[in-house]
Amino acid sequence: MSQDDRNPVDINEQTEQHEHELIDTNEEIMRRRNKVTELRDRGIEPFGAHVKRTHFSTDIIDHFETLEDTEVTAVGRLMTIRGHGKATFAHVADSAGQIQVYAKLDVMNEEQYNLFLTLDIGDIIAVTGRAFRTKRGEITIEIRHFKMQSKALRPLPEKWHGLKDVNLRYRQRYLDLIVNPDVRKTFETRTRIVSGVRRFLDGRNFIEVETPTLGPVASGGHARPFTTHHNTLDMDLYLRIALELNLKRLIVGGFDRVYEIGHCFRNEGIDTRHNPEFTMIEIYQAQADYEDMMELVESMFSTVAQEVLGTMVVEYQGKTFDLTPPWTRITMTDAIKKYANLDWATITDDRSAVQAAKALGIKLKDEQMTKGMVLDAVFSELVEPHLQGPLFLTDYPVEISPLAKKREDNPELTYRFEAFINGWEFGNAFTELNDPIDQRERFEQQASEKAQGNDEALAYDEDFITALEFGMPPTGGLGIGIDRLVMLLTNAPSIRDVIFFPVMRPQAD
RNA sequence: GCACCACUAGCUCAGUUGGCAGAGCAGCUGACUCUUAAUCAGCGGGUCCGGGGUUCGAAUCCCCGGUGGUGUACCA
Repeated sequence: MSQDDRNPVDINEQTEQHEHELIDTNEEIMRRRNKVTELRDRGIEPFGAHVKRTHFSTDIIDHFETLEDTEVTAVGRLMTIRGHGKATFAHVADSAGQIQVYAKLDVMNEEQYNLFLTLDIGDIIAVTGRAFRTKRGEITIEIRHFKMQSKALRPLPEKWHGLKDVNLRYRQRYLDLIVNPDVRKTFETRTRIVSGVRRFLDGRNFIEVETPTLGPVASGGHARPFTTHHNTLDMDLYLRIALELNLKRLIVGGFDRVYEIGHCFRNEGIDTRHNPEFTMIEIYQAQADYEDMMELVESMFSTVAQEVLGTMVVEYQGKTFDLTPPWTRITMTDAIKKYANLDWATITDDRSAVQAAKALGIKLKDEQMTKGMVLDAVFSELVEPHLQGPLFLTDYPVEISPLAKKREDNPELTYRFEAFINGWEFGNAFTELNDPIDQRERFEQQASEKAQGNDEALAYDEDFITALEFGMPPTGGLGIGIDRLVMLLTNAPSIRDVIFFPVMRPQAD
């Protein structure tokens, strides 16, 4: 990014564009605006004060036996109106659900009834009246009086088909939430999943921490970062791509069990499983290793699924995944033997690895790849599609695992696993590398890869090595993509369905 | 990045071979005091995503662009 690209002038231009307040000449909107003026002329405030709510809609319905014929006050948005001359039915929706209301001229005074007739779908009102059951059996509030809380100046999307246009659903999520009740449920479930994860970890004596989103180095993962600039310090900063290194600094500092749930940012492609800004959880436990992390993953996933869904057997897009522990464990080399029919033990050097991959019909980016990189390529091509899971794939090559400890029995491999469900990577964990000399060599190896054009090689973080030089206890570490976990447990086909405001291009006018 | 698909009233969608721009819901007027996708009668509402081209004539065919979706590539 050049200096000019972040010149404040750009920001001003953008602001100027937003100042062109759209003057909407739509008839319906004009009509509703006029009503605001008319209401005020009559001494009625269309954007009124709050009113003491006695019950949510569903409370009245669920506890009707005790509430029948008592006076209740419900508050919500008018979703439907059915007028019958001197009586009118409507439905009022609140965050819990909706309830029918009945406006009747005999019961209200004439001024109130006429005011009720001026209401539009979308208006927010507070209604007070007697709870009763209609002849058709629906629990209803017979309105004694009501108050305007917010006039809706724009019409809601259609009541029956809802809002389907995904472009509008993502850009105007509030409308999606108003008219598509399942969307609200999905996001409520998201919250329950995240709080379930917190409860699970808190129960194991982990403490939640917060570390910076902005930093001078974006390391701890393999991804291109977003850059930004601090004006006063006149320095470039990066948005974090992972939580890893800061959390391990905390382990060095003496915290035994920490986790952080927060946004990470990766300047990469967008598809049904990737949003540039996404939610990660990373968990670090001193005096633990990757086997402990496997136990933690299967226990956490199954516990949260049980809590949120009431079962450990998850249906996702027509497929079934049983999260009940223990999950299958298979080493990477065993998986390759099984699915690619390749005995990795016979591969002795980088050259023979490249040849073996070619023989299997794998396209390689270049001929200079190391044995470990080839292993990963073969794996992605031939093995990953088979990993329906849930399972743990273990013992990754050291070249592609620069933060993981080498295996004592085979220093080409590491104590690392990834968790797979539905062929997706759900978690990545290691026995953390705590040897600062080895860590420095790994960073240097990554730096030389970066110099050769791999712009996703791990960024060198000198300060992290300094931290390790003070000594980090043996530690197990784990990262999980929260959005994907939410997708799995809410049966959402796209990550955009579990993120309130996914990244979108600005709408062209 | 590439390929394919979509874009028509506030919303959901039709639109035949290139021949006057349509429906349902929402809205407006009227009727109706237990309806619930209320009903009945009537009415209004359009930059057919934008620009260019072909044609007597384009929502429709062609080209360029925009936004979105899906797939693919990338994401060690």
